[in-house]
Amino acid sequence: MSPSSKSAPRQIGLIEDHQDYRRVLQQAINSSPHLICQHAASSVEAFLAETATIPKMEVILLDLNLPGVHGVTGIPMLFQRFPDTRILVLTVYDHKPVVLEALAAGASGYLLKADRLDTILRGIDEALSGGAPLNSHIARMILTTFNAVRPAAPEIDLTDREREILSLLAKGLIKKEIADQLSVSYHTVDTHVRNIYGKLKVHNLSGAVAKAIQLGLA
Amino acid sequence: MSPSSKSAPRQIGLIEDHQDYRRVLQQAINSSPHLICQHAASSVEAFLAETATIPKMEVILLDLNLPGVHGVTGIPMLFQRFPDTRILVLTVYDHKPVVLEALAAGASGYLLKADRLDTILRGIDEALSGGAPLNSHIARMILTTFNAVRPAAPEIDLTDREREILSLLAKGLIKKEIADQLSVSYHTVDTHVRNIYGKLKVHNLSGAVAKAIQLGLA
DNA sequence: ATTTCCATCGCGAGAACACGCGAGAGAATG
DNA sequence: CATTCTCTCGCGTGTTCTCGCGATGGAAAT
Repeated sequence: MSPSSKSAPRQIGLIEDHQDYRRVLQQAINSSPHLICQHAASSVEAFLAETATIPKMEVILLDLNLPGVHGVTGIPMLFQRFPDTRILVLTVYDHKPVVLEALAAGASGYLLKADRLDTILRGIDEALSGGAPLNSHIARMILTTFNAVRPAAPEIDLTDREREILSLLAKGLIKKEIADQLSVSYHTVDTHVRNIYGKLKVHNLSGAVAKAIQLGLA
Repeated sequence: MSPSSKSAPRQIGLIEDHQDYRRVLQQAINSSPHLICQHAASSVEAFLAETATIPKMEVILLDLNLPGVHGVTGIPMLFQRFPDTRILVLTVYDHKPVVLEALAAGASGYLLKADRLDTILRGIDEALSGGAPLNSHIARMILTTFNAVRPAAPEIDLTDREREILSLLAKGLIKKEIADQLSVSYHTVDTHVRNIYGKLKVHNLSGAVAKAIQLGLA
């Protein structure tokens, strides 16, 4: 985990508006022989200005509650400047929407300020080695929404034909177009759709399509 | 993180077929003052038999590559026996399908045998405190499939009202019902739906609903 | 051999939808 | 003050859907 590198130390960036915490973190990083933090700023804007001539930044620790540009908004900006960097969110926020937004924006990990310093340093190492350090409560949050997406399909057995028609409906085709595409009559498609209604317990196309997608049937 | 409990130690179960590793792990757990591992078996079946009279098991460490019932298959069996337990997968497997299957089955965390012993013990504590310990490479795997599900919404800006109507449509309501529920006229809903069609570039309800769900707008 | 399931096809009536072509009011922006 | 958005409402016409009530033939299962 802790590479006793004889090579050049890895460049770590730090964006955190709380001055004391920033200094402590920077010192902690710099006391790791294989890491170096030369650029620590209190906002995304300041960081980008400060690193205007710096070619490479391996990992960026990013607070979210920042003056000026919010952290989540800053993520794409940082990626534009450092396409290959790995961004680790380090904040006090642990509210689902924020977390998901940040991760969706491309963050490689999510640490909390409540975590111990060595946990954070380990997180940097993990990010450098291709991992995604997540605070375990954040991980749990992701797992639950992850499982919410696939709520263990409640045993709906559609026939192959029904599934096929359903997926064409999900593309926005109308029954007649589906009939043409499958080379069957409108009535046939209609019958299949009725059977689908029965199985999914809905009474119109949009409901069927919605349910099918949410259940992962189409 | 490390509760210096004066209360009874927490019951940890262990299912692992490699005898030496099992013994090492059991000793490690038992050397933690707040944890106790009295039941360690080499298969799911053996574990269930051995704990037939045990009422409670807070955390179960579960290997996947087991004789008899495979670990993933064993997860629901263990839950049936211990509904409130937290199952931590501890294995050498790090292949995506297996990982996702295990987590979808309800595992509360996923550790690798390559992890250090103290990482595993910390994982148990995290699970006890409601977290989901994930090896950082596993976490990364989940994040990537997570982001694959939501492919960075292509900048569709629907209004709040449009989103609201869309989500009602996704529940299978027809326009008239939505009008009633929102206390507006049918025509108003109709207009909103037309605007949605324009923005999503579709021409019927099912297409709109499908696109909305797939884009995570509803 | 009978039953069951699946895919196919047909008609008709009434409901729901798609869309063109309007309009007015209020809020926000410039 | 004009413009732009958003939400609101209205009518008419043609299209599409929903559903009741059928049917046939083939394949698989019992």
